[in-house]
Amino acid sequence: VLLRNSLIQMYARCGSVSDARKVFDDQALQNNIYSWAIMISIYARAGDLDEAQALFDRIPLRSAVACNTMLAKYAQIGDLERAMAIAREIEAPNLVSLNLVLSIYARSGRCEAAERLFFAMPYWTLASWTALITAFAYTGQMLKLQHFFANMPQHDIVAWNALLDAHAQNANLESAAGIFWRMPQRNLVSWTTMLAAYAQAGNILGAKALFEKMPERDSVAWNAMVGVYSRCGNLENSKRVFDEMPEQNNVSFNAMLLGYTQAGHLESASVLFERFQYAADVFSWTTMLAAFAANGYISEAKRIFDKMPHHSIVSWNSILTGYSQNGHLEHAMEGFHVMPRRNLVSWNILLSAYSLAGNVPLVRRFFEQMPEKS
RNA sequence: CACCGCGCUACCCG
Repeated sequence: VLLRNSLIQMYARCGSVSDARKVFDDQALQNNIYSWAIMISIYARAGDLDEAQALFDRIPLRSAVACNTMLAKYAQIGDLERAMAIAREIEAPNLVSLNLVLSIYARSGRCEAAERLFFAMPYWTLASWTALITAFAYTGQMLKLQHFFANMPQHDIVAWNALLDAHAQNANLESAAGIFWRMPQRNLVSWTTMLAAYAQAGNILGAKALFEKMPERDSVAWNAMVGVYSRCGNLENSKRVFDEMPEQNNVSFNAMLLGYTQAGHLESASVLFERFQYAADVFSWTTMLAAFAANGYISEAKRIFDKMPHHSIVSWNSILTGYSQNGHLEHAMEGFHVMPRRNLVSWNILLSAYSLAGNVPLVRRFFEQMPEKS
């Protein structure tokens, strides 16, 4: 079985998932829990979530590792509901399972839950600490974050990067730069995080200077640079960077699409979008939706919204914004109640819808109902 | 022999 499992992995590493599967299917009764976990992980890595799920559904014994693999994959694509559903069903969660749940809490801004889980864990790895720190970063609790960072047993580069990102996201460019230049080592992630810090602060020249200083660049870095120009509507530079990058992917395409919409070229954006619709993801759809909504084309926005294959909370928020800014308070309210879940942005949008409608008592009452206030 | 933590693109305010 050992040999068999190594063979499965070897085929996968050489890029042949189907050969790996052949070994797995041949005398299938010989497969042990490792074989199943390995095969599921291969499909998950290859992005074939359906096949991974199909195997997971007929696994003879649901090991924690197999569950973790599915859980991690769903968390990675942002389906936190399904990830949590799997987490709840793990019979004997291991430390990795707990770390995964911790990072789900972090990514949904559930700090109290994260902290409670952290202290209930039998022991901690660096991943546990970093996941918790990320939770505090998400909600801007910098003091707590500093405290936990200071108390972790070691600071590896991932922990430093998480600290750097926390400062970047909380719009503190000076302190981010301070951390960046005094951290013990920097890798590609550190550089891109710092680039995002400049972008977040709207410091385009700083972003450009840092980008040129980078010792190496991957597509994440290039895409970030396209995004910097796109967000401020500098279409020429977006295009230039996009053409210069060694290879473009979906994210590059979405960043470029944003360049067109932000420059006010809705027609060109539509043409581009139609031509590459087969490759469009929820980001591309929402970019178009938000562009129409922001420019007062509310029925076109609604058409996009109805047509898109999957609605994220951001796409819901975008259509709410369209209604709110075009005087359709009723529609905004309806959407707000119908959407599967709401975040702080959703509440802010509705709050401003009430303000625009000039209904002061309602604004006041709604404000008081808000679960959190920034 | 399998699983986990940090960076890029879309929504409000900044």
